[in-house]
Amino acid sequence: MMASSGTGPRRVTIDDVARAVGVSRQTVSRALNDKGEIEASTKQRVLDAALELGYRPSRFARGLVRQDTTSVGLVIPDLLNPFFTEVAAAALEAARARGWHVVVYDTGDRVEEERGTLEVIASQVDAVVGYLTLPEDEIDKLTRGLPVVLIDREQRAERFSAIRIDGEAGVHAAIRHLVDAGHRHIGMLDHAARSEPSIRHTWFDAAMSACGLDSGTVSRADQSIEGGENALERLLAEHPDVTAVFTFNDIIAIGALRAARRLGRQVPQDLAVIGFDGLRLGTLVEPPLSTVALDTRELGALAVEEAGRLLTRSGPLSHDEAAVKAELRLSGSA
Amino acid sequence: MMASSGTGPRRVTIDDVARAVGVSRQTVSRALNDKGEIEASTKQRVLDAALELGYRPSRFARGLVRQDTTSVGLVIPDLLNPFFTEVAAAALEAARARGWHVVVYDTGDRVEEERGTLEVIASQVDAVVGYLTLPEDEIDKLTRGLPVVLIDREQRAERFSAIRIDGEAGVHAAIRHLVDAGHRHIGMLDHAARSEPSIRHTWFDAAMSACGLDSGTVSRADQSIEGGENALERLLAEHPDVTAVFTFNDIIAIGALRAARRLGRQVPQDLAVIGFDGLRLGTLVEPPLSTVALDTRELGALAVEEAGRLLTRSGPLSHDEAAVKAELRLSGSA
DNA sequence: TTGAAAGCGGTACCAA
DNA sequence: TTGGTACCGCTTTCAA
Repeated sequence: MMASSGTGPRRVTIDDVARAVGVSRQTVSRALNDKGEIEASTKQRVLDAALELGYRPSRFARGLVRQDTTSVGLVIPDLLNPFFTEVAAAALEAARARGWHVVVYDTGDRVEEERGTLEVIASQVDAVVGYLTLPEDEIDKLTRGLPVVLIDREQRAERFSAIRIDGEAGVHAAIRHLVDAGHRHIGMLDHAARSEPSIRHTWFDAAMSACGLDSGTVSRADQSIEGGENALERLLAEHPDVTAVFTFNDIIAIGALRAARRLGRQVPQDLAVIGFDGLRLGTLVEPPLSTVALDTRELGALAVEEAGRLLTRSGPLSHDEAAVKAELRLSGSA
Repeated sequence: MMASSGTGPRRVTIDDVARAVGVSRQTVSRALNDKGEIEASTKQRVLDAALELGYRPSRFARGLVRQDTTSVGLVIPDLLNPFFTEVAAAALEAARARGWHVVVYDTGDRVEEERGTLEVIASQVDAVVGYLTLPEDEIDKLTRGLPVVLIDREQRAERFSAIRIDGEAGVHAAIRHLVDAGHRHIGMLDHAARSEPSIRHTWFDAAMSACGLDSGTVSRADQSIEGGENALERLLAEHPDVTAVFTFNDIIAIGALRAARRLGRQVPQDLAVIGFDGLRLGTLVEPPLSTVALDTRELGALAVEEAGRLLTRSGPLSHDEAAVKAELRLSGSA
């Protein structure tokens, strides 16, 4: 006989177990939760019956009554992008330290998926941490008061907490380094996704003029290795005199490295490359990548920390605390 | 004034909102869930009050009554290990397609963390998918009837569903390829974590003898790039005549590539290297890695599929279906 | 040691 | 359009 409402067999409840053993449900509860106040033999009979019947307590019922367990949603555009892999790993680690559960959502770089995720997430988690691209008012509408921590939101976040990446000094140091090495024609591979130039681009421009150079030539790259390859090829085709490039991130930089090799340009002799992020991956390529590096573990940890503060209403991080610094880390490519 | 039981302010319930507006809780529920049967003005008043009071519905209470939403736990040893990154991304994608939520646990390669995770997971998810290292009876004890799908469990899983990696033919093809290229002294870098040789090692031995060669020399490597570097150095120090190596996985192979470069051995001329897994990362290194490749997306998808079958009791995948084939993919390194 | 009853915070079904 | 009531499945008092 099938039971109930279409969604497969009715679930086995604590009452079923109690009935089978001929005890009350409290007794079952005691047995299952290793409370004392129960005779060993009774406990064993309950446990046996529970196993027999395939009983498993409802997490909702349990969660409803003992209000512990907090879980946060982690929303990222693409887990296979090493930057987000590192951030996710860091967030998982920080959450584990607090005994939190992390529900991960990979939106696959699609806005509709981000929207869909936010729509459904409110009923699943106590707070959201994420790299979100939707406008703030839309996020607000979808999350309805759920604590939200934005990661690396370039536009100043007005209504939400955010962990910023402060790479201004790092980028300045990077350009200064290139200039000191004699480079005069420095290009940038910015990322193409957004309509306006990135903040990193702004930092680049400022650093260039601080070094007395005209603003460099810029090519836009998809956030992928192929994107970096294509962008560098375009840049060099139009401006063959460029001898150094700064890139929006390490992924693009690695693409640039590959393109340079293909074009027969030796790095760093013929072309110097400096990335941004400081990914582990950058240490594996040849030559190892010079980059404006940030501590992704700290980034993830801060985001989780801030979520915790919002949850306990213990006051958000200060503007300065809510940022990770990115600093120049020289290696083989520049 | 602080309220109640130490765990911060008492939560705002639907009754609080109802009271504030002067309606019943059902009316509040209707307003919040966009049901019809409510006057627009009433709805607005409710929504305003809810926002005002900072009301957010309890996911437990809601989940308790409408028994939809399934969530699975994904347990992996190390998200930063690219193999698991790919598997996780694949699992997330497959889960998203079904509207499932995925709670991710990174045990950091520590058994105690794996145990702790399993202990707590039963009350959080409807099923577990994971790369688990604990013995089956212990997993059984900790998960107590929760559907469990093991990924790439080398020992034949008796009590649990598992998705296997079938690389026997692929490894055979790899060794055959090396032999055809003239290699006679072929080594293997197996992984060091477990006490017994891996199945991949077994395949290697079988392939070697099928090619009429004595079983190759083996060095054991930690599952990391450094591990691969060290292991290759040891192997070549003891057996300088080795001209080709097969490795437990791509990570170790990439380490081997780096060590070879450092030792002044040209790849593939002086040393041929073939990995296992077919990671995206392998295409980025120089030379690009030849490898016995499997489809990690399929691996993740199958695991989720199997979890779904267990959940709906619709019969597990057959032994053949529950495996992904790994096949030789030649590239620059061999 | 065991059981009865009262919630936990919602939604669904009915009657008003 | 609204409200009353039962109930989802479990744990926590409090009596027995």
